[in-house]
Order: sequence, then structure tokens, then C-alpha cells
Amino acid sequence: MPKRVDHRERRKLIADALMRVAAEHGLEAVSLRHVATEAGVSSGMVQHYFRTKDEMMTFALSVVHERSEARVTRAVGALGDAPSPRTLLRTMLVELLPLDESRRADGRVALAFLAYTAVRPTVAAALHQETAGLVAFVAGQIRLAQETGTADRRIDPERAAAGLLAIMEGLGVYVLGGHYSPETALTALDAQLDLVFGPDEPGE
Amino acid sequence: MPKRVDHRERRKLIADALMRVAAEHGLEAVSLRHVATEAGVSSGMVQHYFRTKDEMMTFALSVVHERSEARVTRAVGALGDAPSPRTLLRTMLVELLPLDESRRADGRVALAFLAYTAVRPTVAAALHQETAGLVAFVAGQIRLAQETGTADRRIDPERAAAGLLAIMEGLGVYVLGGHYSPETALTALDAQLDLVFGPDEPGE
DNA sequence: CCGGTTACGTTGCAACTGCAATGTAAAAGT
DNA sequence: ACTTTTACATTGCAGTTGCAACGTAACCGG
Repeated sequence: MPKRVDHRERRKLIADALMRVAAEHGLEAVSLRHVATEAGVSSGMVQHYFRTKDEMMTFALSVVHERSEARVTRAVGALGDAPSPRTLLRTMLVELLPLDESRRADGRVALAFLAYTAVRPTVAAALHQETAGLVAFVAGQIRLAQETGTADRRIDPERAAAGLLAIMEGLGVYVLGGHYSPETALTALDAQLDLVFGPDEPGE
Repeated sequence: MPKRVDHRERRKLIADALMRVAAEHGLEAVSLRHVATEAGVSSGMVQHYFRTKDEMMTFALSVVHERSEARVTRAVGALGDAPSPRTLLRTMLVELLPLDESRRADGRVALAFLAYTAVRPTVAAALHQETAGLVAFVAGQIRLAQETGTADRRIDPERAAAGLLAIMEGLGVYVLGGHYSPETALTALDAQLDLVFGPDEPGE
């Protein structure tokens, strides 16, 4: 075994550069050479770690999701032991909104990939499970809140969960596009939580 | 004045071709030549009607919006004289959802443009007004429903409107990505309308 | 010390890109 | 009839693209 290098680390280095390029100029500006120079390496090296551009894109897409997942688990973990379902969901959804510059950058990349995968159905397949898992989790939290009497029992948890995630996504898109201000998005999100859980409970 | 041609018509012809290309292969596949062959014309003609690619893109973007606007006004117009705010809003939002193939194609293009404009803030400026107008309209309908007692008065119309539009956008994105089925999106939308207007009233 | 494997860097190429330039045909004004 | 303006089509060009090919240097088991 000659010249041992951490393969995953290099790939992440390159993927990070890709995301920087994509966040600033859009996915269509992502080329092997452009990413390479942004990463400060030769384009040959990029080719060494990704045999094709599509392989690189797919990997970068997975990194985007790992990142936001890590963000969410960290924020939720900081909540303490047994947060209320509403607090937990709010924390989670807020963390997925592009409210500061770092999350805006990630969001731009995610949005670009969204459009990208919409045309390449094979790449999108992996995401379906993820979304389905998210919906199930949110629905579970809503159901939990219903059982403990902190949410309206007439609401169907699955539909409310699908709606909550959709509203988060839509708010994110509008914030990225500059149509909504971060404040508008936050109040809209809280209004939605009010609708599901009833008003009153402290937000954060 | 020699050889009179309907300028706008030609431009729309080209823009239609652009949208077909974008819907099938994504915006990054849109090039002068590609659009030209799709439209069945020479690339020189495309250049004649759009001096720059960006001009072509901007025009296509405006066509996308005109199209969906026309779709909405047609559907709403078919409702008859004085539809209830809920029926009106539902009709409008449903029309903006990518539920059939033709709307899916439009939606893919719109999504691509969303990512496109997120990196080119100058192009997005025009859209802000449009969204703001939409929010105001929806809020007005909600307020109207509140006054006639067909909607919960404790709800803030502006926030509910922002939420309603965001959920529509999010549902659209998820349906396009294949994460939600059209049925899921529809029931989620109706659930949301239930939350705002209260249950019971006939859906359509 | 040596063959082999890995990790790159460099070069090259065919295809494509946006766009400018040039050419041509036709219709309208004079 | 002649000029001008419009409506295209063709060609060309410099730059960029993804990718293959080749070269080389380092490292390691033998």
C-alpha cells in the first residue's frame, strides 16, 4: 500500500470547494477546473477522486444532506433531555431555514440540487426515503403531543407533518429568493406551529 | 418598414422551445444552439431576437409567470360570480401545484429559474413585487372570510397568507422532486385550508 | 533495491459555449 | 429604380467543457 491518503477527507475537501462555487455562482458554474482551482488543487486530482463529474455531484449532494442533518442533531441535542414535541420540532425546522449566511449558502446549494435532481430522477431516489423518514418522525412527534394533550386531536398527524415540512421548504425557498425576510419566515413558521399545537406555549 | 413580423410571437416561440429544453434537461442544458434546434430555427434567428442569452432567459422567465398567471385567472374565472374566499384560494393554489404533466413541466422550469435567480439577485427583483402582491391578495381573501364569519378571527391574515403560499411552494417542490405524491400534496393543502378556515366547508 | 501500486500533475482533444461579423433576401419608402 | 431597413442564415473565433492519456514521484512489500 503506497502513499496512504484519507480518501474520504480529500473527497470532502473537493466537495466543500464545489459547494462554495455553487453557493456563489450556481451549479451551472461548477466545472472540474473551477472546483479544482477553488480547492487549490489540480484538476487532475479532482479526476483522481471522482472518475466522472456526475460522481462528484452525487457525492456533494450527500455531503449537503449530512451537513444539515448534523446541524439539526446538534441543535436538538442542545435542547436537553426531554423537550416538548413542539420545542423539538421548532428547533429542528428553524435549523433547516436559511436564516444566517452560512445556512443561506447551504440553502442555495440545496436549492440548486433540487432543480438538478428534478431532471435526473435516478439521483433523487435516495432522497425520497430521507424525506419519508422525516415526515414519519414529525408525525410521531405530533402524535405524541396529541396523546399528552398539547395538540389538537382532530388533526391528522401525517398530513400536519407533511404540511409542516412543506411550509418549511417553501419558506426556505422564499427566503433564499429574497421574497420573504427571515423574520417573516419565522413568524409564519410559528403561526403554523400555533395552528397545529394551539397557541400559547413558549416558543423557544 | 420592411418584412413585418410579430416580434412578440417569435420571441414566445423561442421561449417555448427554451422551456421544453429546460423542463427535460434542466436549465444548464439551455444553450443558443440547443434552443434553436428545439424550436426548429437557426441559431442566428435566436440571436436576432435576443441579443444576449441573459435577455432570452429573462424573457422566458417572464413567460413562465405570465403562463401560470393566465392559468390561475382562467381557473378562477370558471368559478362563477362570487365564489367563497376558501374556494377561490383553493382553486388558485391547486392551479399552481404541479399536479399534471403540463404543470409539472412548467414547475420544473420555474424551479430551475428559482435556483437561477437565487444567484442573480438583480433578475429576482421583479419577482418580489409579484409575490408581495400575491400575499396581499391572499391575505385580503382571508380577511374577507373572517368578516363573514367563515374563518377563525384569531388568525393573523398576513401570516396565514404567507404560510399558505409557502406551503403551496413547498408542496410543489416536493411533488416535483417526487417526494410527495400529488394526492399527498392535495390532502396537505386541504388540511391547511381546514386549519385556516375551519373544517366542514365543501372542498370544491 | 526493485516491481508494483497509488497519487497525483500535465497535456491534449473533440465537443460545445456565447457572441461577433458578415452575407443575403425581401419588403417598404422615396 | 434605388436605398434603407428588417429578417434572417452562415461562418468563425476565442474560451470552456468533460474526459482520456500519459508521465512521474512517492511509498511499500518483497
